[in-house]
Order: sequence, then C-alpha cells, then structure tokens
Amino acid sequence: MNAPVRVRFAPSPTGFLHIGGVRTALFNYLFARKHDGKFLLRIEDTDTDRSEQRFTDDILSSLQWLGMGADEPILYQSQRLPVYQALADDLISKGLAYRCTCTEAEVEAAREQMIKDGKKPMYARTCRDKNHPAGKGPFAIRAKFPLQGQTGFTDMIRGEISFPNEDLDDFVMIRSNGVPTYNFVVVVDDVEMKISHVIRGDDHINNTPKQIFLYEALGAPKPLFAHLPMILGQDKKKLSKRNGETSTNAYRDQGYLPEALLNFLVRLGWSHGDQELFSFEEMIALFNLENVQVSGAMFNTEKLLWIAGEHMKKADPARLIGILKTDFKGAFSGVSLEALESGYARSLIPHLQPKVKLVSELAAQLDPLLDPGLRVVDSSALKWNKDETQKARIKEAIGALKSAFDSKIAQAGSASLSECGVDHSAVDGALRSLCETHGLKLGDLTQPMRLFVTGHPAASIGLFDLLPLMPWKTASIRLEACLKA
RNA sequence: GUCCCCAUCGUCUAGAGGCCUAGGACAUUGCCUUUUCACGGCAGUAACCGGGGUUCGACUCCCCGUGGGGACGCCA
Repeated sequence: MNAPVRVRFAPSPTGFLHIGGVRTALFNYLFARKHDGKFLLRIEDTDTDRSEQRFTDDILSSLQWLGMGADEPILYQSQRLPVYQALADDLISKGLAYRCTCTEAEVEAAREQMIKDGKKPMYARTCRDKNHPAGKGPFAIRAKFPLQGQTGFTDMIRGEISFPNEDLDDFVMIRSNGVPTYNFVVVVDDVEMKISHVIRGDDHINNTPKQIFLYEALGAPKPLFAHLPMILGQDKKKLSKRNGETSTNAYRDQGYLPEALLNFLVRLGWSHGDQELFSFEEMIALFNLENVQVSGAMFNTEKLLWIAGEHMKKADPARLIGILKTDFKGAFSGVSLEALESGYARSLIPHLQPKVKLVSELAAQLDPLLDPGLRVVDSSALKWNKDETQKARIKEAIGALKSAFDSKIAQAGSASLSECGVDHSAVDGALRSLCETHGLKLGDLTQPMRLFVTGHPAASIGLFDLLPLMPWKTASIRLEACLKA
C-alpha cells in the first residue's frame, strides 16, 4: 500500500563532513532501517568552484566509520548535467520557466532597492515575460512561479507550513554557465531516486515551497517532508561549515567511539522517554519521527564525553585493540604493535575500560604499561620526600615484598605473578601485612609503588590489579628503580 | 527589513488538560567509598518567557507581545 521507504543524505563536498550533517544522515539512516527501506547517498557537487574530491572522500570515509553506508550506488550530480538541461528546456516550453539575461549587477541593484522599500529582497522578475529565445546567450533559466495563492505542505514534524506565492523568488535553476543550482537538481534527483521522505535540516523549510512547485511542474509525485531542528553551537547559532566547523574525523582522532558520537547525536532533537544510552541496534528499533523535537539543540561536549565513557565500558576489548592498532599507533612509544595483541594487553583493557572515556586515553594508559622496560617518572612530588627515615622504612618494606615475589616467580618459573596464583587479593593481603609489620599506612607503600610500576603519573589501573598481570621482568625493573629513587 | 520556524532547570530533554508541590540525564555543590587519580554510591541547588483568553481546572489549547533562530545567492 505505502510506497517503499527511500531516503537519502545529500551533502555537498565543499567541506569536511560536520556534526550537523552526521545527525541528518543518522536520522535518515535510522528511519530507513526502521521501515525496511533504503538509505541512499547523493553527492551534490554542482558548485564547481567549491567542490573538491578530498571532501567527497572525507564524507564517504566518515560515514563508513560511523557505519552508515549507502544501500545503492552513489549518485553524483556533476555527472547528470545533460539531464537537468533537458528538463529545464522542457519547463520553458511549458511556460513554467524562462530565460533571464539580467546581469548580476542589475539583479543586485534591484534587490537593494527592495530592502530599502521594506520588502523581501528577490529577483525583480524583469525577464519573466520577455520570452528570450534559446539562441542568444548568455542567459540563466529561472523558475516561473505563480504570483497568487499559497504553497504549503504538511511537515511530519511541525505540521502545516505555508507561504504566500508572491514571496517566492523566481530562482535560478540553471546558471548562465549551464550548471544547474541546488533547488532545481534536488527535486530532479529526488524524483529520479524515488525518494519517499525528505528528512533534512530546518534551514530548508524556506526552500520547500520552491521545490514543491518544481514537483508539480515536473508532474512528479511529492515526497513527505520532515524538517529537523538545527544543532546549535555554543553561541546558539547554527552549527555549520561557516560557524565553528566540527568535522567528524576530528572526533575519531580524539578517540571517540563511533557509537558514542551517534548516541549523543540521536539525543539531540530526539528522545525516548528518559533513556539516555542507546546501542546502534536500539536506536534503529526505537527511532521515530514523532518524538523528534522542534526547537534547536545546543551541542554540549560534556555530555558527549560522558556518553563516550559509557560506551567505552561496553566495548569489546578485541575491537578496541583493533582501533588502537589502526588509528592510534602513533600514541605508543617503545611498544611494538605485537605487544598490543598480547594476552597481557588483553588482560589490562577490561581494567582500564571503566575508567577511561576515549580510545586515545586508553592508548595513553596502555603505553607505559606495555613498555617492557623502565619508564622514567618524576617522583619529586612523592610524600616520602618529606621524611628520610620514613622513606627508608617504606623502601625496606617494598624490598621485602619484591624479594618475596622474586622467589615465588623463580620457584614456579613463571613470567607473571598471576601465573603462580597471586591475584588481586593476594597482593592486597601481602601489602597490608607488610604495613603492619613496618608500621606504615597502606598509602605510604602504594603511592611510590604505583608511580614506578605504572610508569604513569595518573595511572587508571589499580596497583593490586596490575601487579599480577604485568610481566614480572618489567615489574622488577621498575620496582628496582623505585628502591633506588 | 520581509517571510518562515521555535520558546520547560546552565545544557539535552520528559510532559499529548487534572497523575506536576514539573520527572530523568550531563554539568555543578556537599558527603561517603577508595591503592591521594579515575570509577562508583548518596544527597542538594536549579526551569514551565510575559500578558490575555478557553476551561471546573492549564506546562499542556487559542490570541497578542517579547525573545531566539533560520531563509532571503547565477551556495548547498
């Protein structure tokens, strides 16, 4: 009964894919999946001056990273120029468009006059009834709007919206250089691609009546429209290429998991009761246009970070290792890529996941832990520096612990403490009893040990968890350095 | 300026006339926990833009005002 759902994301390759674009793509993608429809991609590269291949590449790779690939081959508008031209000529012959020979200066002058007169600036319709013949150029082709009546539509999110026709500009469909413009091609291609629902930013509301006119002129069925609220920057202004560009790949480089970015974005303008956290699958199952918000939403990095942490906890360790190896290999110094694959690395990650939000942080934590050698640390801030006798006592205790573990390792011929049965609580117990015999507080002992063994001033893993897992060879080297400090 | 859209805590939002002394989340504040970091737990501060209607009853419906945003390109 209903036409199959076919939606599209149609960016122009004039900049890197930004966050607002991702949100639009996401809502389209979710809508398509939810309704067993198709999610299509179209590259709107009719602005020959500003379109660049590298931006197309960026958009495509970013979407791939986010897991939102197109279901059919991508359509490039620059490859369809003859189609647009033929259609425009046809519209002229039907009296629905006309050739315009006005120069930019003339158009501009008329516009300024209108602003002075307190009217909406638009083309003065000078050539509207002049019937310029096809042969003489150069000329642009403009749409010939009706002068009376109203053009409206029912927005799926906002309801009825309508505009007086007299306010509709006879916009340029084809430039004098033969290249068509956005408002024309968007309709031609949405018809061509059999798009059932146009889901886009609400900055396009004003374009919609122009496009509706074109659907009618072309004799094509109209899609349903849904206009999404804008994502606002910190200044409460539209977040766009021209205002605080936030490119998607910047988030990948910072270490955000794609599902975290998507989760944050889906909650910008959409809600499902009180639920904050969604897996990609849940978004698909739960998404609907009914619960899309109408007013703009400010981009809030703090919440994004929190969401990132929540998704980090749930991420599959093997997958994290893969991301580390491909996107963050530069974060490791003195650590081989093989070390990332080791059982040791694998055993560390679940301990780090609850305490870290970004993959980059995970890398920073892992780097000193995986390094087989000594990591030089700055111990000047250690409390023990204030009291030499106390310091000696602490070292004595640490030395005792080390030799106890040394012999345990030697006896069993093991590579790590966990291999010879020493676990979290064993380390805990050993340290506590040491404290008692040496008259120390637990923190006195653990503070320097933590610093030297982790090799990181703000290590996120607990010492009791780390000690059993770390290759004893590495731990010894570091404990030795601690004793000499 | 003209046209269009919008309006609940600082931010993202719940709320489809009585369930609201307005709920959740982030942030923030305090406390607790703790291997002084991080994580976690508990508690707190904090909002219906204003004015008129409609109604027995408005955060919810209507109108006006105000405020904010968007569009006014031979950009998309």
